[in-house]
Amino acid sequence: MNDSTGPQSASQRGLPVVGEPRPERADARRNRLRVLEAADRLFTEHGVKNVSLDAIAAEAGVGKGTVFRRFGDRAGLAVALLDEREQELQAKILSGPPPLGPGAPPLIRVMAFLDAYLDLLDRHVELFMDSENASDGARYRIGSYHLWHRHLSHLIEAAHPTLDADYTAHVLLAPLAADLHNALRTQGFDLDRMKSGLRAVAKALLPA
Amino acid sequence: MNDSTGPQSASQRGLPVVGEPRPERADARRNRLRVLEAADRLFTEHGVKNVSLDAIAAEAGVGKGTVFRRFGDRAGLAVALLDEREQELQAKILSGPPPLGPGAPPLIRVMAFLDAYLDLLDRHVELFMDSENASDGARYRIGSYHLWHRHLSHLIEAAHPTLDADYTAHVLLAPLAADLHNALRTQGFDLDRMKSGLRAVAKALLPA
DNA sequence: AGGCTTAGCGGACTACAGTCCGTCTTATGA
DNA sequence: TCATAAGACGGACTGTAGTCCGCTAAGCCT
Repeated sequence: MNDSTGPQSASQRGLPVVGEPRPERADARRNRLRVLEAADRLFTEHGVKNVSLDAIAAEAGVGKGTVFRRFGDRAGLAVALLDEREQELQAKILSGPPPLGPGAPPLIRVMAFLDAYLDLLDRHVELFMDSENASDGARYRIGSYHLWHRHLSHLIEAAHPTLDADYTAHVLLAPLAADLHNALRTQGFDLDRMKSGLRAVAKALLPA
Repeated sequence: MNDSTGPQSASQRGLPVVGEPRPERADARRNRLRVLEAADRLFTEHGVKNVSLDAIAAEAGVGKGTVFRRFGDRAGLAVALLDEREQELQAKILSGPPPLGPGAPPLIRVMAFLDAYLDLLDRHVELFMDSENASDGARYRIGSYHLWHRHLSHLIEAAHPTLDADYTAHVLLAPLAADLHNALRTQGFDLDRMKSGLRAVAKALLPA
């Protein structure tokens, strides 16, 4: 199970030590893993939105306060569960083979990213909805959004320097909102249609 | 104050009678107006998200159940309050002068719409956030979203028949999500930047 | 006017998110 | 090994959204 949320020694990771807050306490780690495991189990069993945090705490055998101190809120828990999957995509983007990774022309990389993100989103819509909508503006606060944004922003900048890359990256990410995806799926749109629709937008926006 | 939410006789409006369910009862109308007025007052006074529905019910001098029966949920109440302002824009689009209304070329109308919507959104972000985020997928269920979508969809179809107009219209509406707007404003983006950013996207997407 | 049907009313009730703080555990260093 | 402080634990508590249903009033029909 995912282990990436807790503090981790910077020196363990071979990085220069700066503040080095303090290693995660054993009980903290144990409970964090228990909660994640319980959440994962209950979510797949009953559907994300039919599971209360009380239930997760109970299933994990910890108190409610523990869940909240660790994850902040519902969104935080969902983010933690998505983390693993998102990191996979992040890794492919940063250092994988083209077209997702470096090496392909910007437009191609943009389209590859949109495709890959849509796949991920489609596989985990419920969790994404939780992570994005559980609190106001949650989507735009989480680290991964910033990462996707930076990625697109750089590619846009490279492909078309006169565009406002920063804003345009937000525009390209907007149609990837979990809520919209879910609504469209419910209306019968299929994934391929969205993929080609978005690719068309990207093509119109950026020169090859 | 806004009066458009309650049932209204079709024959009163000069339309052919179809189902004609029954006129709104006097007490129902009275309470509906009271609630809207109370909500408006409390929202401007304390900020939208600092006002509970209990407080609104109390201020209006009605029971909580009344508020919910009438408006469904928090989002429904926000929608009712926005209705008046949105209808103004809707009217301008359907039958006002160009470039917002009919007569101008599609791309010009699309850009005019995006500008006008951003103005509206910016003036009422809080209320929009409430109406879009209070319940899952609320934004895509309300009538006005469908209207904006149809409008853009027709214009896109007219300007660029080989695009998937339906999907692309959703893509153009996505960056107008209240949540995103709020997040960007908080980050220091100003309205004009968003306007020109979106216009650039529209221009790239549609031939003049 | 008076009865009767239909719809609206409203507040007690449930369930859930998120907070708070006294208690207990872990890690440390003497 | 043990005292101590930093920090985690957890459950009682608060505030809010949304539901339910017995009660009441409006409108209709005679």
